[in-house]
Amino acid sequence: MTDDMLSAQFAALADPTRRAILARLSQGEASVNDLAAPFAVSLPAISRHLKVLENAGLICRSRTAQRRPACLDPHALRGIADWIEQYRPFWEAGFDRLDGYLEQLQAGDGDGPRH
Amino acid sequence: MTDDMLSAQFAALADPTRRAILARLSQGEASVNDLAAPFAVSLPAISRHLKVLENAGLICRSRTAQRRPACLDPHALRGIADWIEQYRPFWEAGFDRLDGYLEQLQAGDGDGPRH
DNA sequence: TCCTTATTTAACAAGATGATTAAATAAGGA
DNA sequence: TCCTTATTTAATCATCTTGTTAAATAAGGA
Repeated sequence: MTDDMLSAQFAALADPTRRAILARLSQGEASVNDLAAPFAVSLPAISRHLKVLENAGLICRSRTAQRRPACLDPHALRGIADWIEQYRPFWEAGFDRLDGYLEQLQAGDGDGPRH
Repeated sequence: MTDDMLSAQFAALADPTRRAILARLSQGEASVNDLAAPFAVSLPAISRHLKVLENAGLICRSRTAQRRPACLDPHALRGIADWIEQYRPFWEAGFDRLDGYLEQLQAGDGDGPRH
């Protein structure tokens, strides 16, 4: 998972319409028309949202006749989940226990907290 | 966790400089000057990144003399972790087992997958 | 008070984003 | 071939984001 990919995925997830699209796709594949139905936006807008999600590796597309259904990429959110996981001690520990955790931390250089 | 808050947090995390700032803060609080040091950007730019992170509820600020150190909000990533968690079955199940999972899914309306 | 340090605000330019409508393309069917 | 359905591309626009530099503000110390 490159830093750019992580940025692309977080950016893709920052839009509520795109999150709703993912929620819909979690129930099974759907065409652009299907996905557009619940929203007050045009077809081209949905088409572009799908492109953003696809570029972020969150969905994949297929082809059935004129339709180009989208489906969740099963491995989609793995990278983000792993990134978030680095910070789990910070929300699992209370403030008090966090102090102890920080004292145990060794300095180091990298992209995330050291454990 | 409102939908707007989730959007703000994902948007905040979409920037690599801001993720690096969080990584630095995971080792303890730091001032704007401290945080700016590793980057080739101006102080005002860092100051604004901190505002974005603060508005997203990911960090908090304090005051010591002229300094306004930032520190991780311990509960920061909880909401995002919970959101991601909804999709865990999709990356934990293989493609095959996912088919079975999807067959068991009941239709419904909401913001995330039904379990 | 004047000076220094730390940080923020203001004003601005460049680029990205998200939406629209109209037109183009793709695939099938009468 | 002509028509219909599904989707994408093009052109355009308004808004948001990110960065800059210069100036303002905040807090302490000589």
